[in-house]
Amino acid sequence: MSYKDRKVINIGTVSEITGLSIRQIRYYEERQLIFPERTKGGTRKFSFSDIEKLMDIANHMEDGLQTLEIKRMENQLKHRQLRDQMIRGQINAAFGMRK
Amino acid sequence: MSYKDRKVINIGTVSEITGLSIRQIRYYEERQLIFPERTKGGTRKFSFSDIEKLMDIANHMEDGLQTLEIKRMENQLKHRQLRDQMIRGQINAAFGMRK
DNA sequence: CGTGTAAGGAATTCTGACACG
DNA sequence: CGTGTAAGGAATTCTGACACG
Repeated sequence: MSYKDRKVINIGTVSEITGLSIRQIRYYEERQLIFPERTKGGTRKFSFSDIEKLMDIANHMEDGLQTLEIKRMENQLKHRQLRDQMIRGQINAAFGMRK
Repeated sequence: MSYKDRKVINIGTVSEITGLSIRQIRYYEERQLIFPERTKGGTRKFSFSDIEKLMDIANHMEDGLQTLEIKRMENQLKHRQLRDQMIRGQINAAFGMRK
């Protein structure tokens, strides 16, 4: 959609901005915490969203969390949001008569 | 300031997005129409703003303008905006008593 | 003037592996 | 488990120059 989500940044630049090592960034991709795109040549391309997510991951790692735990937390958050959204939908269907 | 102005994109990616050749992009830099940053290693880094400017330049080039003419137009626009802003400032100083 | 291209070299990134813990 | 590193190779980028027009 916006600039924030366009995958255009090389791993070296991401490393500089986040302060994470290239090795760390690659590892978090391996653990499926981030999903960069690739050029035809195979070099990774990240978005600003990815960078924000990496900063988040870095914080969690500092707290002593494992990559798998971080992933679980994300999924839980996602599920909770989805559930709340559906509940709101039900409420609207039952009572929401305003245009 | 925002994502739009952070210089983080490699020339190859800029070329892909804009449809311009790498040669063309380097030339427009040489003519001082764009101002990418450099890494310590010397590779160019562009922002989304640079990309937008390049699309603009490409349109002007299609119209048969020379790089120098494009640069002049930009300067004229900048000067006009500055002038208008100063005029508005004068008006406010003379009549603007609202907080 | 604006752009393509071949040339040679340097910076950047990639993967798979070993190490340590 | 998470991360550093040396290894070898491939993709990316850089500059200065010649060409064409």
